[in-house]
Amino acid sequence: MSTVKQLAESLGVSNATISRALNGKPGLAEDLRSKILEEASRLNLRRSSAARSLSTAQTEHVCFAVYHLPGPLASDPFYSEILMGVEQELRQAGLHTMLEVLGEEEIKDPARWRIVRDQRVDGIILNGPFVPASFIVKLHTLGVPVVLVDNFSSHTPVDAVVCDDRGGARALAEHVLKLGHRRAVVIAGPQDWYSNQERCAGFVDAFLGAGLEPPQILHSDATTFETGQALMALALKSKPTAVLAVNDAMAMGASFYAREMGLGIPKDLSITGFDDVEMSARWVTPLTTVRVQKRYLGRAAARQFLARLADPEAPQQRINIATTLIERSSSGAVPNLKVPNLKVPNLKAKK
Amino acid sequence: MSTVKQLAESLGVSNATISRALNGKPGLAEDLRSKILEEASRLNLRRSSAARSLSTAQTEHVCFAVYHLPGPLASDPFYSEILMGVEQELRQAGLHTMLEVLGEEEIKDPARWRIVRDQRVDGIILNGPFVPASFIVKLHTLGVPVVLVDNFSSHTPVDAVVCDDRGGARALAEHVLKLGHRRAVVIAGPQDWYSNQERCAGFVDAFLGAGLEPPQILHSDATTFETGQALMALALKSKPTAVLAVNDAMAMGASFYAREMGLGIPKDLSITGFDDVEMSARWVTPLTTVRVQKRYLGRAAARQFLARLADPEAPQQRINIATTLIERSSSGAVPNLKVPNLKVPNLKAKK
DNA sequence: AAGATTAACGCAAGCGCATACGTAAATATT
DNA sequence: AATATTTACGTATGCGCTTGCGTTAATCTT
Repeated sequence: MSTVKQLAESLGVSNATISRALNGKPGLAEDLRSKILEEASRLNLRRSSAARSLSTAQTEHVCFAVYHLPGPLASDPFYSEILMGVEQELRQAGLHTMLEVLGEEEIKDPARWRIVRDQRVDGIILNGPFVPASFIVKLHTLGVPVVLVDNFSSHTPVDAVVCDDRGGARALAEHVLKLGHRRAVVIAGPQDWYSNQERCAGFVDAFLGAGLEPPQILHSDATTFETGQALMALALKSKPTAVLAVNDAMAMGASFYAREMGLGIPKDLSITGFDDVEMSARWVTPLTTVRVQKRYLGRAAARQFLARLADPEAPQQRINIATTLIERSSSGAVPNLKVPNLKVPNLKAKK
Repeated sequence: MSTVKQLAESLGVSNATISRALNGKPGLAEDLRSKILEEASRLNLRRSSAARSLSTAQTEHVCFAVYHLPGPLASDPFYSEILMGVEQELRQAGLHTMLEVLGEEEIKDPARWRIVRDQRVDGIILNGPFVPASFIVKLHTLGVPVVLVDNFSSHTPVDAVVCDDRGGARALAEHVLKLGHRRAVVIAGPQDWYSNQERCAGFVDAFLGAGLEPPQILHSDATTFETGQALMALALKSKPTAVLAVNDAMAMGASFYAREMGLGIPKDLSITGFDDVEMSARWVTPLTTVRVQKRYLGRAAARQFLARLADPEAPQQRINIATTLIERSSSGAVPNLKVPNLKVPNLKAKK
């Protein structure tokens, strides 16, 4: 209810002193400080963050932004878990999280992005696989601190926090190879999506490392349950003994389709996912997958952001969070595959 | 890069004029206005929201806050969908969304809540079933505009946006009754949780409306997959032909347990959920449930918030969003139930 | 004990906008 | 044509806090 000025009058000191007391600045007696703090809470002091920001040129707000292609987003548990991690860590540091869902408009030019134009935030934590590199570069040019989460581009001069997609994928593929599989198909998402690339690369790593031909890779323009189903239909043409999906949603779709085709998992076919979303363990055939600590990804991003704020001149950093292989029952020893008559849904997959 | 003052100098007008032009205020020639707007975008004008807020006493920020009991939160797709709706609607109105995850500290006293003390937001959209009424009342007393989403308490003087839990539950129960079921058990969450209460009440409505005894209700302290499993174990003791879960997560848990016990669904037992989360349709036995338009719930909350802001004196409002029955294959005509030997997990359920 | 240093505070100038009020020109009124 | 009204803009103050600088009193030198 009361302002700093009122507090000052009530105590007979100047508002400069109040400010110093409240902000833990030196230059006043400790007993006075504690008296001020006491009175502040007694009078229910409410300061104006706006005035403070105007003076200090710091908003204490940081933006968590997601850019997604048109279509459902929140259904993606990935981003929302990262968000929680970000919020948790920022809160702990005394900062506040602003959420922005980027649309087609703002992605064109960061200078037109309201949050940037209005200087509403001290910086941005950027998520979403499809953010154009040019956008990030411009943002950086504008002098806005940025850190990327779950995305990375070497063409971009900003910090990034990613998980070890490649290593995880490699471990997963090695697990599958160890089970005796040789004919494997990878069902993947868009090729320009960072983590998608890395995961595919990890799969390839494993095969090459074992002295084998790299697996066939089917790309699609999404990584949903539905595309998982559709790509599975295509994948079966190659009569694989294992299908490596690039994430759990696709793996579930693939598994769903396979079961409908009368295939037993893992008896006739092994299927693996990636991410370890909550449902993976509860799926009809619990998914062998790679755990990505999404919340921790967010926390790490927030911490990196704070570090960047503290030292704007530090060299660009790329932080890699480990992933772990989770073996469940959707993968098993190589079977004798019998491919039934397939009704393949119409889908244009790009090799 | 440039400020309002610079723009003013560049054009040889006063900054008052600039301000008027930018804010669409009357009192200047239209051609001048457009010239200013043009120059503004040419010079890449960046205004200070802090200065603006200080002058107007409006932050253009609104807080979306969730209060959750200790434990995993983001796994709850409910709240994150609401959040998306809120963001979408607020963005459209030119406002920005701040995310706050309330912890034990801030819930004690809203006056100590940083976001409130610092006047960082114009108001709060509050989600989470466990927010104490006293907290809301104090918030209201402090003069902070508040609207509740997916929660309501008649002891509270603030606006609320809820979905038609009771009507949806009633429709669902009537559907089950129509299938011939008479011995039904409701598995539910905490009794002090609004939507939980309403849904139970809706179930009871249907039974009473059909001239039947109300169904047995088993309460628990959570509404997760795991509690669904546990309560199902208890429920089976009553040899029900139908189990009505208070949400989809519990229904899936229940279904999981029942299948493990060798029960066919819906052959031996019908199970229903509530919410229609994404997985419901893809569950082994696709769930009969009630669709709650979570995103729309969020949008409605944001709209109500805007209305409240526009007219602080308007009487308290309670907005009810319709729900719709979704019939899938987890419910079927009443079977001949055969109860196998049960291994009941240890769980203390409160009647 | 006199000067030098430090500590504890007040003073006042901003920070970058919005806006009430004032003024001059343009338009309307009779 | 003289006055009243409106329009179009500039002037200047204030929003509530932070902070550099100044002042006084307290502590430290030698």
